[in-house]
Amino acid sequence: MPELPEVETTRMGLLPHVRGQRISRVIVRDKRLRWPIPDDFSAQLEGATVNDIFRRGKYLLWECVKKESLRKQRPHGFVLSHLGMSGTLCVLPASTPATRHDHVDIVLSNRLLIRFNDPRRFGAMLWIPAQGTPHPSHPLLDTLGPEPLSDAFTAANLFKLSRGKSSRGRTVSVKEFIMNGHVVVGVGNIYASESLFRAGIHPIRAAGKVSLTRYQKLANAIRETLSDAIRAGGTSLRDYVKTDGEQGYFQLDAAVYGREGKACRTCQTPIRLIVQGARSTYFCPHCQH
DNA sequence: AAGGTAACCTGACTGC
DNA sequence: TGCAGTCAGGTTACCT
Repeated sequence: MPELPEVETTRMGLLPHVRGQRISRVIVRDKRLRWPIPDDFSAQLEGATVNDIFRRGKYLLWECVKKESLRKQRPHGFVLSHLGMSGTLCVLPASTPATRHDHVDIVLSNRLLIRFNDPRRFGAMLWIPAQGTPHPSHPLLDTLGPEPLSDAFTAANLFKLSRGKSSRGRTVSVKEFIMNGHVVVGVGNIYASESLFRAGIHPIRAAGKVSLTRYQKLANAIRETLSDAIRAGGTSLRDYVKTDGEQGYFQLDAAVYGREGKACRTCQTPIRLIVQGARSTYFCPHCQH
């Protein structure tokens, strides 16, 4: 399910229940996720306190401290979590019985637990020991592109990347280009279609043939699409305890995604569905060029 | 460097 | 009702 807005909504939902709480116990029922949960995962976490949760792309980083790490004035380490295609993290009373696909419980001192459920097991739950640096370094994080909602994400940067090394520019479609996490993080299959519609750009167009002016529109469209979705998801946070974290998603009012054959909200032309890189793309053949 | 493809999984839905 | 086939919101690894 989760693209950047869903991950951010999850982060904001977890934070008030988790911040400052001590982890009393960690239960790993199935370590077979995208990568195996490390054997020392529980041992590293138990007795630690969660200071904060940060988001980088679709990853969440849980900053954990322990007494001995505080003496060295640095965190003990970070939980690196990813929801994959079907993962959820939810807040539950610690006594809640586990059901199918409940792979990990993080039990807190406030009698709540954070439960990771993931039917397809494409998600991840890893441990990054603190290094000397303030921010954690990890192969999965180090090569990521800029955050779309930060100043580091600019049209000039998109344009430059799209031209690549060869003189004709990159031939990959602009839709697949913006879904590449090394170009910009957090734009998944739904928001890629939605952003291109908002920018009036045809999804098949080669990334290397999109002008700087149109990348300006696209960068703005991505920012607006993601911010709107976060705002919509945020409205469901009040009831985050006991929820599955999916409420925000269902509030999404898509302009094109999932609307094949339905009238474009701008021009009434039927929305079209094509396949790019084995993923569905929805667009309006009249509004997007 | 950049492009194409396979791989990791389960569940829901469609059509016969 | 059952079974085969298809699709699903992500990402890395590997081979040209």
